[in-house]
Amino acid sequence: MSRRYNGPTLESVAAAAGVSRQTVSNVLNAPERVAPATRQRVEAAIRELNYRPNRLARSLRTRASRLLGYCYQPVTDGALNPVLDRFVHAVTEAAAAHGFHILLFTAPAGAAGLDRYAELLGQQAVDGFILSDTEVGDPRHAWLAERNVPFVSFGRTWTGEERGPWVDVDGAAGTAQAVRHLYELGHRRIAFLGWPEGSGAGDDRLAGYRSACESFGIPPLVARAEQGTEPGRAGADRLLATPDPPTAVVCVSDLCAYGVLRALGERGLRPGHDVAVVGFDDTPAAALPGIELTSVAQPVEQVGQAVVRLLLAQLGVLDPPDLSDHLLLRPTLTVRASTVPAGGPQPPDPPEPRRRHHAKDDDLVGGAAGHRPGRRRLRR
Amino acid sequence: MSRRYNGPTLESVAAAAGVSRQTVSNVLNAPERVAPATRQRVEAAIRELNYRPNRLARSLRTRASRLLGYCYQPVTDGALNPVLDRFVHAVTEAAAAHGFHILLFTAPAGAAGLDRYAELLGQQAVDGFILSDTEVGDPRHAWLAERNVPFVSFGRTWTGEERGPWVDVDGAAGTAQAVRHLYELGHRRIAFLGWPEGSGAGDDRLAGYRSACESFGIPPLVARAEQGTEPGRAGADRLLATPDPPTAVVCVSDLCAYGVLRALGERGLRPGHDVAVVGFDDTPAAALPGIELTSVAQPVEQVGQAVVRLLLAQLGVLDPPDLSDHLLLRPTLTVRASTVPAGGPQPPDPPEPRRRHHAKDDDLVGGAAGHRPGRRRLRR
DNA sequence: CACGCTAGTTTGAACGATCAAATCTGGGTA
DNA sequence: TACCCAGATTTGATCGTTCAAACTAGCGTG
Repeated sequence: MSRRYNGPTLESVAAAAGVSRQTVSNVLNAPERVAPATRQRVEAAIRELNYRPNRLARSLRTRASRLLGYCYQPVTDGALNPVLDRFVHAVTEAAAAHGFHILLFTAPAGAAGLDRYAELLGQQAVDGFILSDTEVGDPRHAWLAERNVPFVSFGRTWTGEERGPWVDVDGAAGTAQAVRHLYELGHRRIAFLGWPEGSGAGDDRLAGYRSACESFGIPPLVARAEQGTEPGRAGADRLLATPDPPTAVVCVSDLCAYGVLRALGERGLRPGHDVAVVGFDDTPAAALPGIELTSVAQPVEQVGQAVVRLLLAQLGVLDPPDLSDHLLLRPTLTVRASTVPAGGPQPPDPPEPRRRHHAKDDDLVGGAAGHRPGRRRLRR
Repeated sequence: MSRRYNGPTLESVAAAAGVSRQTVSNVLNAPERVAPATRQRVEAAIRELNYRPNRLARSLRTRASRLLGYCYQPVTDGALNPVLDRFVHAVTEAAAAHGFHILLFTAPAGAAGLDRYAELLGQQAVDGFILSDTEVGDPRHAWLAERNVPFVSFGRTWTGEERGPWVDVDGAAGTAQAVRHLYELGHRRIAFLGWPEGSGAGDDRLAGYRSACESFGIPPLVARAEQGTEPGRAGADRLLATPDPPTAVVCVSDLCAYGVLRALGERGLRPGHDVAVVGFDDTPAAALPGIELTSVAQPVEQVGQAVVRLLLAQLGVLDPPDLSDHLLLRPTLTVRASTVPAGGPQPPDPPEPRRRHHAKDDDLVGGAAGHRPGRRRLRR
């Protein structure tokens, strides 16, 4: 439609300042090479004309677009992932601090989506990628690593040796912290409601639960359910139907935990009073009145910053940080009424408070409601 | 670090096919100009070499980056806006369908952020902008319009004459629909809990409520509260403390509505049974067990598609749609237990079901809890 | 047979920056 | 005076594409 106004170029700034193209370029990219007097004259001209270097021309010449690709996976079960949305915000801000922007694109999950990565790469549209939604054995990591494409992953691939740098949240530490919190409140019968075996993050969170149980000398009790409130509710039902039901449930996700809250409500049990519940992710809904779910909060903003830092280091923009190319951040526990109801903590098992279970006897119950993995490899 | 592999160029494809640069370019951009036999030869070479045109070079020459700028406003009150997150997803997908990508950036709200827009524009980093988080009298619209910068806004500026094209959701129709839903359930005492006067969307939703009340001949009752569950709870308290308390509350947002649910709980009133509640936005938490909030759902995906369509039409990429440059989409009502509890609809006011109020007498009650605007301009 | 026309193709210039090498300018030294 | 050197600045080439104009056949027409 309307022809856009054609902005000033290096050449026009140079003319205005009475110097050559390259001197203006130097003022911008290597000021120390320019004599102070000249520099001031050029800077005045730049301000005068309100000059902004053309990103495209610069990128074409230097082969660096100053854009970082991030893929929006298609929305899975209608529900967005609030953790990832916060992540994108964090990444955008962190990148902006160094003059980088985020380029959003879409691609199908798994190997089918690799073509979109190849396309952006071939077009020189991005300098590198930020990955999330990492799957076990995610094909993207190996594919990118083989091609020497700079990238950083939020989440591990859980395949023995990781390809490329990653930042992740220590899920095992999170669930362990949840167990400790419940133990200190007096709970001795603490269950875990997890995902089916095979998801990296889910198995990690389970492992943290197990090792915490072991270190406190209490018996593990594990049920498994698919992600979602309805499966979570059903899983809680199975746990509550055991002969010696738990006084507390640690959940692999908030969504699961909401299902557990539902199950408690149906049985007339009050969260925090009768059965304590802990979720994972600290989603916005966890803080709502009527829910008030204690939950493990991922330091998403820190993850975003770290991801950008590692990626820019690869691109040579930042000095390589003297930390390694992977980073495991500790989550924190946000305590709410689902474990500590208003009016102070309630001791579990009112008839026999702080009753001591004998761990050895109960140790096998955990397998009842799900697969029992033969050997569980613990996090290093 | 590692020098990236230097991909094929137009020139190398041309050499492989035995034609000139420009012919290859024509095959890609204007195939009808090329003889069929030549075209096939060139296409084979392109596949052979896995050639992808360099986006930067193309953009530099054509002055079109095929990127659309979208600004992530800094997170306000810690809570993300789930509606906007869905919007970004929708926009990303819609843009991808036409070979466009989204460039994310950050800027402070209001006039302070204009500099970031100017920067991206001067750098030729984007072809246009997608605006959201529109404020009343948003300075961005006029600023961009004056400079002939292509943009489309999700949301109006509510300043009499709108500058530039926009897509929005008909909030008034949404609240009117909520009132109709409640009226048909038998409610005759329906209150509205809104934001303080002065927010475009809030006033719009209130106007829809008012006109629906008028058309059904029931008296309006309005309270106002800031956004958030706690203010919502307090607002509900004020409404429930009136001499003739409402049997239903339409809320300007889900967050407000969660506060209302809280207030009901504190008084031992059951949502849907004793007092019906309707929210606005249909946030993920609305569907959770234990909440089950009836809510006005914005057709965010449609908004995103429309925004992209209007923007690409401005850029000359799409034929200008034969619709005007603004579009008002109707929201839909998602009915849940907060108005229709399990076990079928409950008539309100059990002692005197379907009691008829006299609208004229009560009309002034609404002003009690908030500003009473002298003249309310209705949507055209 | 010269001419014009059209379809198909090629050539040179340009987009706006950076890189690499060349040039200019003084000042110190033999 | 001639020479060198370092600092400051300029020049020419280049990144990979598209635009605009020029060229080349091939063919029908007067």
